[in-house]
Formats: sequence, structure tokens, C-alpha cells
Amino acid sequence: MTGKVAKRRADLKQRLIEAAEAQIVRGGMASVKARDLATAAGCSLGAIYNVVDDLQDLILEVNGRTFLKLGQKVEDSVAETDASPRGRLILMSNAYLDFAAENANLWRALFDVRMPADGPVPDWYLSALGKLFANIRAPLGDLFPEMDDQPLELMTRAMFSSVHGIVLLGLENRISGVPQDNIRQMIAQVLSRIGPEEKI
Amino acid sequence: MTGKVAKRRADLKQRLIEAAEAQIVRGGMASVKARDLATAAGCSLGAIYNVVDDLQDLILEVNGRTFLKLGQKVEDSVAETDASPRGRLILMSNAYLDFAAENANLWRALFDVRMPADGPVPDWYLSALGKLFANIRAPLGDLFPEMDDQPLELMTRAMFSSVHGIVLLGLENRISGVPQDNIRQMIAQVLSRIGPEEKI
DNA sequence: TGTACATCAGTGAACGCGCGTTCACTGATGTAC
DNA sequence: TGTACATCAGTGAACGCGCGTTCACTGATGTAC
Repeated sequence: MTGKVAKRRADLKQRLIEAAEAQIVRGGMASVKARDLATAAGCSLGAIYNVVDDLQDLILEVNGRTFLKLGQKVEDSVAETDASPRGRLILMSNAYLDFAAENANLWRALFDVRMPADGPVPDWYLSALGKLFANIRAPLGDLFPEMDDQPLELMTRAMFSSVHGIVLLGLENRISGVPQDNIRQMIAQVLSRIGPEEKI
Repeated sequence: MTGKVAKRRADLKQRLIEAAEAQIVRGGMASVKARDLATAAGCSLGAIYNVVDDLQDLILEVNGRTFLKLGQKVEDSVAETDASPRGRLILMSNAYLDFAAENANLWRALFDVRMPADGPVPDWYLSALGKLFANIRAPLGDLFPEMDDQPLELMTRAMFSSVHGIVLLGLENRISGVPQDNIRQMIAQVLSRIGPEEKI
């Protein structure tokens, strides 16, 4: 019956992760406090540390989930479409924007974590990022069939970074009245003008 | 001789700003502590508050300077060139990248400040940003003479955001071995492929 | 099934640290006459 | 120029708060026989 104890532990950890997630949604990463988590998860303060090394652990756990959800949403956005490569890029970018807008605090937490100093980068991060990049690379490869692997890889990262930048600064200014539709237009404007290499 | 006192105050404030800047350079915004600043500026802990409301004040002051330097560097990069519009965009973007790479912590501080909750956005911020955008708008206008004002404005912000995104994520990964030259390539790749609107 | 024992989840008070800001006090500097 | 006084820069000890983490203790749960 050892399994029963293990299950209790696992359950508690789940409740803590959920409490952390809810708190990040509510008030951002910095608002996650051990005492609140304990209350929300219905355990004592000390019990947290039976199940987890660190509050940071919990946040990483939440980030892992967030990244999966984000990747899924982006992937779904082009799952059943016959749009052109360029159209697919725009669909994915808008999905990215929507996710970021709807889950602003969770999404920010993804980038706010200064990665743990010890083990370079967590696994879930690399694999989730890899999947995301693969999804972007596909339409880019269609769009630029002549491109070699290495430049294509660079282009993939560049496109992701560009859209990320537009979403990041766009959402930051949303408070000062920039409507979300403008962000969508900025994305479309850039992506619709990406084409064959021009003479500099 | 009241001026003498005023000058002492002004001097102290200067020294504090410089101490804050040096500390941000050394360890980032979060490492700025009142006690260290007092030591560095050669005054007592309490004296800080004769001259400044808040540590936040000092950081904003540093950010103001940083933004000016950044804007200047970007402007200088195209001051004496006869490069094409596209070439100028690339020059400015590379200047932006270089500034961010050389002044990583100062540059990050620009975006890390959650803007003061009271007065919406400080003046220096708006005016510095305005100048920066004007510098980007010029070559874009040359590149797309048919564009109306409003889309051009949007395009300006979109281009800035894109380059910012590439620089941001690029520098973040530099630790994991992404050479700075790759970032430059990503910028060039995107900018050299920005052209007439394509059919989606 | 029952009993003695060991383990370890669970508890929450207390520790420890960091740090921004205040405050009562002092002494230098400037002013009034 | 000299004297009395007022102001306010300058001081650093102390306040106050927040919070992650530990730790000695307890009691429930599982195990051995």
C-alpha cells in the first residue's frame, strides 16, 4: 500500500502546481507566495517542501504546461487548413498572439524565468521549443524551396523572434490604447511582405 | 549663496545616478541597493532621500540617459551614409544590436521597468521613442513610397518590434552558444526579404 | 486478526535575511541686523 | 565685520515588512511478526 502514500504526494504536488498556475494567471510570477499556495492547496506551509525542492520548481512546472498548451494552439491553428505557406505563417502567428493575449501572465512567465543556473536548460523547454520551430519551418520551407537547411533554420528563428517581438511590444502597449487588431495588422504587414531576397 | 547648496544637491544626485548606472551595468537593475549607492556616491544612506524620492527615480533617470545614447547610436549609424533605404534599415538594426550587446544590462533595464503606475509614461520615454521611430520611418517611407501615413506608422512599429525581438531572443541565447554574427544574419535575412506585398 | 514498531507526511512557529524608508538628531551654511 | 538665529543637508541606527525555508515535534499509515 505504499502506492497510496505516493499518490497523496502526487496529488498534493498537482494541487500545488494548479494553485501556482492560478496565482500566476491572477497576479503574475512575482505574486506567487509559499503561504498562499499552502492555503490554496489545503496543506501546511512546510508540506510544500515535502513534495517540491523549491518554489522555482513549481513555476517551472507551470511553465512546462504553458509551453505545451501554447505549442498545441499554434499547431492546431494550421492543422486543418489548405492555406498557402504564407497564410499558414499568418495563422500560426495570430494563434501565438491570441494565446499571449488570453494568457498574458502565463505567457510572460515563460520568458521571465532566468533559466536555472545549474542544469543548462530544462528538457521540456528544449523539446517544446523544437516542436514549435518545426511547425514554423514547414511553411517557410514551402515558401523558400531553394533555401538550404542552415539558412532555413536561421530564418525560422528569425521569423519566430520577429513575431514574438511584435506581440511582446504590442501587448505591452495595449494598456496605452493600442487595440489588439493593430498587432494583427502589424504581423500581417510584415509576413505579407516577406518574399524573395531583394537587392540591398 | 543659496546656489551653492543647490549645486551640492545637484552634484550628489549626479553621483547617485552614476553609481546607479555603474551598478546596473555590473549586475542589472535588481542589484541596485540604497546602501551600495550611498557608499559609491560617498554619502550617507539617508542623504539619498534628500535628493530623490525613490530608488525607482534613479533607475528612471538612468533609463533616460540610456535611451538617449541608444537613439544617438542608431541615428549616427546612418548619419553619413549613402546606403539604400534597405541598407539604412540594416545599418540601424545592427547599431541597435551592437548597443544591446555592449550594454546588455542597461538595455534590459529599459524594458524591465514596469512603468510608474501614476503618471502614465514619462516624457523622456515618449520623446526618445518618437525620435527613434522617426529614424526608422524615413527609410521605410523611401522603400514604400506608395504607403499612406497610417500603415507606414504601423509598419515602422512592426519593423522595430521585429528587430527588437530578434535581438532580444538572440542575445538571450548567446549564452547557449549562439554567436552574435548569427543574430546579424537573422536581421539581414528578414530585412533583405521585406519587399512588395505578396499575394497571400 | 492483533500488537509493537518504524516511517515519514504533515504542522506551523520560528529563523534569518534582505532591504527600502524614516526619523530624531547634529552641525555646517547662509541670513538678518 | 560680528553676532544671533534659522534652515536644512547630512547622519546612520532603527523600523517595518515580506517572505523562503527549516526544524523539532505529532500522529497517521504501513509493516513485521
